[in-house]
Amino acid sequence: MSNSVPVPLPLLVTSAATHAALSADEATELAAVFKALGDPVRLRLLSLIAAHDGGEACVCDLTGAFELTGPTISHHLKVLRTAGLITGERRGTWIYYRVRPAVIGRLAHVLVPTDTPLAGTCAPEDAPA
Amino acid sequence: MSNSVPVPLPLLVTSAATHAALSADEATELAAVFKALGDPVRLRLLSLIAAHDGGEACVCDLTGAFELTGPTISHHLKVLRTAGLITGERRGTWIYYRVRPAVIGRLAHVLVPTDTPLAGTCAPEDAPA
DNA sequence: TGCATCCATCGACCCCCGTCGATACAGTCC
DNA sequence: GGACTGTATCGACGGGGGTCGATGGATGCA
Repeated sequence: MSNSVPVPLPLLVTSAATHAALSADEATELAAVFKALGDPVRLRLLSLIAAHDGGEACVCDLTGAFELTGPTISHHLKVLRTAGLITGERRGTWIYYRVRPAVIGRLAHVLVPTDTPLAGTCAPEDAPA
Repeated sequence: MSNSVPVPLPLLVTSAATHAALSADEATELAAVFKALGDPVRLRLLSLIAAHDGGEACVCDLTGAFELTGPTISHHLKVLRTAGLITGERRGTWIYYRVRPAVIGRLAHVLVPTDTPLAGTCAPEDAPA
């Protein structure tokens, strides 16, 4: 829990940004993140967190949107966290999750290697410390 | 095969681009495409096709890059095709695949809803006819 | 017409993943 | 301290997906 300090995380793009073919290692790393996005529940979780007030939401804000049990939601949040897409921070009784725009921005950059840095999306907010 | 004419395909972004929370239907649609990207082999296939001369490649150009059998590569290409990420066109003996930049561009746009249309990436080349 | 090549489909195997109920742990309130 | 709430973890179940070998269809050539 609370990887807000060390941050394990996927480096993602390296040579990929050059638009050359991905290496096997890069592809494996990237595929893990895309796989985390490859589930409707996780996509909605990510969307709900991002759209929530202050850009953060506790689990109790999320479970209501699904017809799924708590453990299942918790599982999906863990997958998103492991993929580096969100961070979780405990404040009192509740645990607040927020998205990591820098990671998502890099993903978009892999899909579409633009020169313009996609301004406003790679905010240093959760820069790798 | 050869969906180059009718094009079944995922509409992707609608309200997503507004940065509001995704609906369940939108999430399901999007997740299917991200899931297709959630495999290292498919990611490399996509990358190899995009990086190949003329932006297209036949299966024989691709199989050599992997330690996998023909049927397996064929399977992955089918998944990419079903997701709408690539198109296949037969020319004589060979079948040439090419990526659909518009679809990939929309995906990136979902991740990072910029106002700038990601110039140069949404070429009308394979516009939905 | 027959054969060789390229590629897709089929059927089967095994492992991974989404889901659940039960349980355990962390804080808060009385 | 004890009870209660919020959330994570565990173990199990069922379905889906990646891989293969075998087979089949399409094209080109002698």
